[in-house]
Amino acid sequence: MVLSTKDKILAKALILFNEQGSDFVTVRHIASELGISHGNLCYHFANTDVIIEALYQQLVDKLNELTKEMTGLSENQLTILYQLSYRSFEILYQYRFLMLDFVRIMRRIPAIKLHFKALMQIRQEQFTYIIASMQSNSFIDIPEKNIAPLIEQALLFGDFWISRAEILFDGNEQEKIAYYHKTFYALFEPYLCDNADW
Amino acid sequence: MVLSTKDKILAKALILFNEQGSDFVTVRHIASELGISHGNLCYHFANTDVIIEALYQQLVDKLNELTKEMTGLSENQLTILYQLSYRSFEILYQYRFLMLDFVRIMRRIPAIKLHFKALMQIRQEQFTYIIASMQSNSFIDIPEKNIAPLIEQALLFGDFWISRAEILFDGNEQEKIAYYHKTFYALFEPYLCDNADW
DNA sequence: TAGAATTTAGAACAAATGTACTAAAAGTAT
DNA sequence: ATACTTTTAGTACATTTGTTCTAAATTCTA
Repeated sequence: MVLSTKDKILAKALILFNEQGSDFVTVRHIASELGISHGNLCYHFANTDVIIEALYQQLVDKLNELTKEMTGLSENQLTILYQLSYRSFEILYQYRFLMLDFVRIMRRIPAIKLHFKALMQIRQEQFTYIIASMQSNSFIDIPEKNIAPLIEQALLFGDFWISRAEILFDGNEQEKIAYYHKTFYALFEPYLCDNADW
Repeated sequence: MVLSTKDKILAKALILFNEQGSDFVTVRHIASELGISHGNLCYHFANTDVIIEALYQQLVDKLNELTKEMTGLSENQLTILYQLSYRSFEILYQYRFLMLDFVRIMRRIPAIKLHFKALMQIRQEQFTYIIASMQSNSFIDIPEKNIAPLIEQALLFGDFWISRAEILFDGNEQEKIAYYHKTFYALFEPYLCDNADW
């Protein structure tokens, strides 16, 4: 399978962004790594911000696809929550520079900031729905006043575990994801009912 | 009270960093805002990294002072945990650019990264101690296996609530701090005992 | 195959930045 | 008052970067 120049640029940019951060990496670096001229690169993507937007879109598409796939499953909601979050963690890690440079990117690229705010709104509603649904199935038992904080905690953790791991975690990628996902899931554990078997 | 040039530089740099992020702000910007030459500024601080290190040191000093002050109190540990975290949140917010540009700064300035890793180690031990202490006083009741995840969650939240707030929270500074601190404190609520009166 | 569209390489330019240097000004100590 | 140190302003230079432009090469299409 042969990648188009556009795709090659995106793939290489993702690697460099993840390794070095979204600043430090310029159109010239990416072009140089690919062995093409930066003039050519700028023909496809005017600047690094455009590349970042394209990669962000890739991430969103992958997450949407995952959500669609998982909601079709017939497993119980607890299992779905577990697997959905695990696979989300894996996908997020692929695009980790977006999380590592979170604020900087949002400040620089208003389009991404707007989209992200909307995305968070949706995710919050999804969480609310899943929790209500688990509540009614007696998988979990959460006092009403604890629901909103729990969702906030979960969303925040989901966005920033990668940043913390980048500085503090010693271990390979798989261990990293597994460890932080386990810690993430532990947010819900105090509320699990006994009949939440899985 | 007249500030020395050094202190004026640090104060202005803090403002600019918080507003615009630690990149975008250069020695020339800071000098220009202060109405001094950048040559003069570089006489005091060779470059922005040195300024960032100095501000980081200010933050650490303030947090240490707070810790010392609070451990001298005779209140119960739950109250201390509450107040210590609240005032830590306030101090962190003063130096929020350090958290907003967390990964970037750690990557750029190895000295800060090393120090921060050591600091996290200490904070983890402090948390462990406080929790064990509250446990023995029957303020809280946490299953052994939930302690480590809870501490990890608390430390992660403490570091990154500012980043999340920067993008998503609409409201003034005091509301922001109060909201996120409340959410932070909610991490402990599932484990509070009834006799944890306050 | 001829012509058109797309893709590519490379040069050129302006702006910004870190860094170093010089010399003047201000302050301090003897 | 004189010599010395610290502080300040301003200049200069090399590098990097984003951006634009030109022309050649390649691919596509009819």
